[in-house]
Amino acid sequence: MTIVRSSEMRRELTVGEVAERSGVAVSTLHFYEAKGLISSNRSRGNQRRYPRSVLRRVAVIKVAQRTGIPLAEIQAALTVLPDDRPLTVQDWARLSESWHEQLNERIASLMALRDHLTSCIGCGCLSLRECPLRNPHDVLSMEGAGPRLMDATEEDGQP
Amino acid sequence: MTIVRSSEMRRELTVGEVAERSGVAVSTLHFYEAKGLISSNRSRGNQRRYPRSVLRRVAVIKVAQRTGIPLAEIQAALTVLPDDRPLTVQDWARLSESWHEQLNERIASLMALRDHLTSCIGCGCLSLRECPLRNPHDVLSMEGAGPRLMDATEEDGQP
DNA sequence: ATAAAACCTCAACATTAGTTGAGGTCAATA
DNA sequence: TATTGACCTCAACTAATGTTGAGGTTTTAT
Repeated sequence: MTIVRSSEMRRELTVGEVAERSGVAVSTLHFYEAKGLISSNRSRGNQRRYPRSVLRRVAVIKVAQRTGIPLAEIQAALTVLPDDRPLTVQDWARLSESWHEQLNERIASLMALRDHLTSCIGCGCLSLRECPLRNPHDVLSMEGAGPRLMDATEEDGQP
Repeated sequence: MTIVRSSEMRRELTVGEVAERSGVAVSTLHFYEAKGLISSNRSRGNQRRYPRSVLRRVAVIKVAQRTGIPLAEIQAALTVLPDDRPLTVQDWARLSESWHEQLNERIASLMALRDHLTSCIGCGCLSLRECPLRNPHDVLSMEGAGPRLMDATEEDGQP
């Protein structure tokens, strides 16, 4: 008969513990709770008590934020799932797949921008209507236009 | 002797014209001016009059913003240059090269995140301290660690 | 000359993502 | 038990990036 140490019995974490382990400030955890991203039980004395699964949830939030997804959207994605039960591996798979796609799109658009930037460095055409950098959505339509001379047009001449 | 049309004589643009041509709102141009990103001359009646070169400047601002650079930094970069004279091709080359590098870094970091996401989809390890997604700055240090089993650790067990 | 459209300033508001502080309560330790 | 550190709520503040509106003036077109 071994005595179970109380630190192992305590299944719930205080807000300070969650802050330390997850690396986000206590005030941020309050904030996330107010926004419905996480939730807590309360002790008799009204202090927050978190199941350990909150750590995964916070980790998911942080990853999603790094991909550039706003909190409101993260919240929406998370609350599709019952907010009481811990995230399962399947939940995480679904979320990460969807975010993976968004991330790919962001990367693709930044790469397109970078390529335009590469080809436009020094060309001086930037304020001309034909410049590919001015037409972010014409990623495909620019092929075949060829480089423009830096002729002053009506728009940008500085004679 | 041809008569020069007044629309061609008018070398300066009103704020409304700049807004229309550049695609940013009048209020935004006011805002940019307040922040020192652009400047204007005034008419006798105190209305803004812009040299055509402001269009290039606004275009540069918009490109920089798309790369994720905050206005304050754009402003700093732009005001290194004398703010009265129009941007030259050399100015633009210098700016775009520096932004090109920052853009590359952002892309690289998003790609690293994406790769982690790819390898972690479904693995469920997210809240474990060893998960590569939790260690954004260990992009290199993770090699050799090998995939972790999904054993519950002290941190994340949900027994 | 007059009316409409465009412009002016300045202040307040909006949104996202939090942080800070005041005033008061709870819990763990000496 | 006393005290100290952690916690509570609520409101106000920050910072970035603008937008909206009120009240008044200038420009342009008829």
